[in-house]
Amino acid sequence: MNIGDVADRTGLPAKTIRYYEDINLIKPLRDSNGYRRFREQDIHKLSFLGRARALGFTIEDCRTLLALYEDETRASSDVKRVAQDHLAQIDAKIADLRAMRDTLSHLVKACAGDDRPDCPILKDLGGNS
Amino acid sequence: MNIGDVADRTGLPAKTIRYYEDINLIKPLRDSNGYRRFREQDIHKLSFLGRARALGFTIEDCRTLLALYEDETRASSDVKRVAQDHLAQIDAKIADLRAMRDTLSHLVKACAGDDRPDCPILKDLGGNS
DNA sequence: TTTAGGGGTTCCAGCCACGGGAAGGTCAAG
DNA sequence: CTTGACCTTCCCGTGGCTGGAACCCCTAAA
Repeated sequence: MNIGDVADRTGLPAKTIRYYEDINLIKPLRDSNGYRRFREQDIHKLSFLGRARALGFTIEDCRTLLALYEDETRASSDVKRVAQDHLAQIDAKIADLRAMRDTLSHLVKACAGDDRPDCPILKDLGGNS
Repeated sequence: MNIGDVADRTGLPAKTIRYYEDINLIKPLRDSNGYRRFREQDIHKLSFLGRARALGFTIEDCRTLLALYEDETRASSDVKRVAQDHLAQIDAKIADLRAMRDTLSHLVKACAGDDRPDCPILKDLGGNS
């Protein structure tokens, strides 16, 4: 299967697939004309990567997870640790964003949003609390 | 005031301050020895930028906000629009992260985390739902 | 047979908002 | 006079791609 079909099947852009080969996440074969030839296992790995990325795992996490996936003798605790660490990072990000949103939504509510120059948002940013 | 003192006063790294000059957000003066000389207005702008960045505004948003801040004849609606757009982006990000977290926390809970290889996290990533 | 088109390939640059580090100039204290 | 803490510019790297140029390959139609 060529890269375009793989892109269609996995939902990943061809550019991304080439990038994943570049950084050694997948190793498709090559036809005599230089085209990449993808086996089912390559496509399966790419789908795995697509789902892992959709859950927000970094590429390096994906590399680790893929290695664990391929290792029949892994311990599930190793997988769980990676997932838990990532979960903690997500929670931290959510907390950061919520703090921003809270501050920001207060300011937005306090702003008249008319044609007058007076604006509590700018006042706050300017240090006038 | 030199860049180190400004960094101390604003909490921004010197590197960041130089970068902000590079992209024309601030225009400090120069001493005869080539050192940047910061006036109170520069420091004030930098504090403004620090607060805006802390609220997650992009640099381009900051540029816009700073221009509005300096323009006495602005309409508060212009400021509010920028803030509201940003708020919407934050909400979208939070929603994305929450979806990830929900999926991920289910998987983490379902994973035994012991020394056996069986793992629902990998099963899910592998497409076995 | 040529031509058009839709694949594929490589490589290089750019995104965002800086951070690290090299190589060198400047200044105040001891 | 030396030391060490500043300051300067410059260039590279980050993550995870994306866009585009310049080129090759393959098939079908005129």
